[in-house]
Amino acid sequence: MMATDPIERRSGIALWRQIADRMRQGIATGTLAPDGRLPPELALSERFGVNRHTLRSAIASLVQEGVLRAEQGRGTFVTERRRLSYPISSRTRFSAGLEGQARERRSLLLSHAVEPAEPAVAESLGIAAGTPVLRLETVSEADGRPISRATAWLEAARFAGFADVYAESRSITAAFARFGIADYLRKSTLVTARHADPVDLADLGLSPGAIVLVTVAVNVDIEGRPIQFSETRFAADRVELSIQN
Amino acid sequence: MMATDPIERRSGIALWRQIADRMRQGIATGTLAPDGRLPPELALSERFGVNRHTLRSAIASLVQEGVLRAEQGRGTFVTERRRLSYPISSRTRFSAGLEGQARERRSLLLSHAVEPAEPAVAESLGIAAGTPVLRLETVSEADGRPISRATAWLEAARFAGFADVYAESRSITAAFARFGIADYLRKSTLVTARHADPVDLADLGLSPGAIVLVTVAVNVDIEGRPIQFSETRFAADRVELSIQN
DNA sequence: CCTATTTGTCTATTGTTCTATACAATTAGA
DNA sequence: TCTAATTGTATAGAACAATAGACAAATAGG
Repeated sequence: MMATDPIERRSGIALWRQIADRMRQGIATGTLAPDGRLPPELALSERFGVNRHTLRSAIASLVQEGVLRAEQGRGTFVTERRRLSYPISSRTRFSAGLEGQARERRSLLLSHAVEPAEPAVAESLGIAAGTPVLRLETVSEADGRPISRATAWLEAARFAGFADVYAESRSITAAFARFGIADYLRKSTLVTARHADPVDLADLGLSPGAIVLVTVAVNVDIEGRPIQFSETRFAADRVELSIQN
Repeated sequence: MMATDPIERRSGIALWRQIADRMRQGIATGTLAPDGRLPPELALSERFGVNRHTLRSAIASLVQEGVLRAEQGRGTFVTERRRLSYPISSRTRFSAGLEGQARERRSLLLSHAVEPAEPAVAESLGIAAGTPVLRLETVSEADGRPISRATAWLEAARFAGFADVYAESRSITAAFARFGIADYLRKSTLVTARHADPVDLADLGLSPGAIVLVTVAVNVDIEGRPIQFSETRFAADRVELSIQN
């Protein structure tokens, strides 16, 4: 199966990268190294139908990513790291959602700015286009690994000074509480996937060609008024989205 | 912004492919060709910092995909095709979900087989591992374009002959109805994303490096008993998942 | 301590991708 | 009808990816 599938040549994707992608997949599903040890390079190169050096390039990139660990004379081993499951429901919260899956969860404010609302943002927040909105750029980590990169918009007039409160508390939920919003709900979530762009690549510490899961969501207060519009990019090989019905 | 982001070299992904990915993205968000006409090749090649021929390769692949249309002497134009929005809720249905977004929706049964349940399948269906299950391999299309590729498992004893009924009616909902299940609910959905494997590439008519959104779901009858376990691969550039809370 | 197995390094060759330059063909507009 | 702008084609060289073969270095096991 994995052995017989031919690798596509001159497809614009280097063989070593195609192999790296398939090895990452095989490792995740446990079909490639059930015991945590990779087959020898020579065996793998024959299985994929490429030269040993090409296969070594694939391994090198997975070592770089932290998925594998090579030891001269011994073999190449999988560095175990399970995918986090991020729950999406009407009560989606970053920190609470990952509780029990990671010891340490935190969010970092990268930057913030007040700007006129783009049409899409304005519509989601239920305000007129051009109304000043606060834009927050954040990164969330679990156990020191970047998990997601978010851009959030809030109405500037209603949430003046929100950025400072957020930077200090490092929690959206806590910051909202300071603005009199004890509870909030997720109204809608849109999920797409795409290749990570150079910015996400850098902020999430991914390698080129990596995939991000993108969620576009609207949060509303208990009266149903939109308070936050956000686009979050999750590193697809570190997170899965768990939808609660 | 898109102008200043440098393209990554020797990343294992050909420059023309990286540029094609970013152009597809830019076209989808409307930042690259707001009026439906692409900037001239020379301007774009300078913007991306590559040779005109490299940029032409990117355009050629997007023309091949049907995203662009080039006309000598006039320019290169976007062939409008919006992304379908696939709703996921407790009442997820393929055909009904895409109503109003595509004139024609249909599913095709590629193959089916009865086999012993793998542990993961068994657990989700609430049966013992090894119990015979019916596996269905299907492709769903909207207006003739492949949208998703699914693998579904049902308990073989309870749904004997299901495959024939499904092949004939071309609808899971209709087939369930014939087995006395007038209504069913989606219990859970897990969403991940990865590169399309060679099989999905072929079945969905994608080009190498394409991304698939993967949903793993369990459907239950009105009494809450699991009746179907499925893994669906959506072409990420044709579909977005819309989560209803 | 020796041997087989495995990963690491080196050099050379071939094929593919990207660049550079030039010019042809088509279209739109003055 | 002429010109400018644009896409299409051709050719050659430079940079990069993949193959091939040989051997070094570390490890595990008899």
